[in-house]
Amino acid sequence: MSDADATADEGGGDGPRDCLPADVDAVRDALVSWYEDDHRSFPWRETTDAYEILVSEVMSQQTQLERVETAWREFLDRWPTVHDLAAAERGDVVGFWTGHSLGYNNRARYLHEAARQVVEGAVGPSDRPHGAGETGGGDGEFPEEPAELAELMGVGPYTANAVASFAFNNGNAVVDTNVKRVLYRAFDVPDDDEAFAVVAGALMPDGESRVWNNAMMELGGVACEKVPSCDEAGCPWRRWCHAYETGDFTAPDVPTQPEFEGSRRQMRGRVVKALSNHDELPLDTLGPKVRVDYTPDGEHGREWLRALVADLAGDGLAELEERDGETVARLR
DNA sequence: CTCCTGTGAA
DNA sequence: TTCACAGGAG
Repeated sequence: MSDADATADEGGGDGPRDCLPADVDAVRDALVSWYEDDHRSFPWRETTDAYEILVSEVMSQQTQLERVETAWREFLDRWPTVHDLAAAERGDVVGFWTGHSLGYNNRARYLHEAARQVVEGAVGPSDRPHGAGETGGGDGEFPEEPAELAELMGVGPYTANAVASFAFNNGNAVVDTNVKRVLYRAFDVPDDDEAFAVVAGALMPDGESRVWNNAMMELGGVACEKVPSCDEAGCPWRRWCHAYETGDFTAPDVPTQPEFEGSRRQMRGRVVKALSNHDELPLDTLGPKVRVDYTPDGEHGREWLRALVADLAGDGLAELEERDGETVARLR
């Protein structure tokens, strides 16, 4: 159970680390520069207050960021500090939650309970080591270690790392579904939680969790979404990205394909919509915008797409052109 | 591991 | 009306 088992690796000898690009530093710099150059601004990116960060994270788990913004401001307006929240009536907190359509009102209960834990000093290293008296103890200070934050009700690994990172610049690499998608596409990391954790951790520059986790989430949010926008978003990882190279933008979390999905009519609509935003697109660039499970050589791949666009061309809506060995599509 | 939650999209 | 979502609890 020591580190000796590191040598007793699996027979193949290729671990998740083999997914890492050779020039990790260049990869890191590219992402951080891209993020710092321009990113969405959210009010919780302007604070390092752990309580405020925690509230934003809990709200973000279930609600689109746009609506979270309003709710977050009003929540903090009503309960500005962790002490205020701890002293609140549970019913008021839950009432606020439902009143703002924040979903899962259990999360409101958890948040309220977490506030009490902090105020009572029920978490952290100074988990009342000396008999500090029953009434004192907690000073309302949040612990700064992810493992201690995770003791808070409603705070799991994800939220713990997010708070540790954004409040204290003291987190590990955040691994959520967006990060998984990015790593899966960019570095061909296998769809395996352990692999994601290892690669995410190895990529993150030491002691830079705040900017790094912000940048990774930004990347997944505005460039490497389910339907990717590599060029539109100026993705900083295009030169290393496995998916960008192969045109296979499948993601670990997208195999769901409801009945109404996949109809030819819907696919035609997507082609037209995608093309209307561009003068022209190579088939392999158009593909992922039409089907998230597009792979050039897959069942719904390049030839499938070529036929689809050819149909549109037959209807006088689009046209195909061969150029330098690749096919581009455009509207007519 | 299974289950759960409220919302919005299909 | 069903169901995906996305974390966390138990």
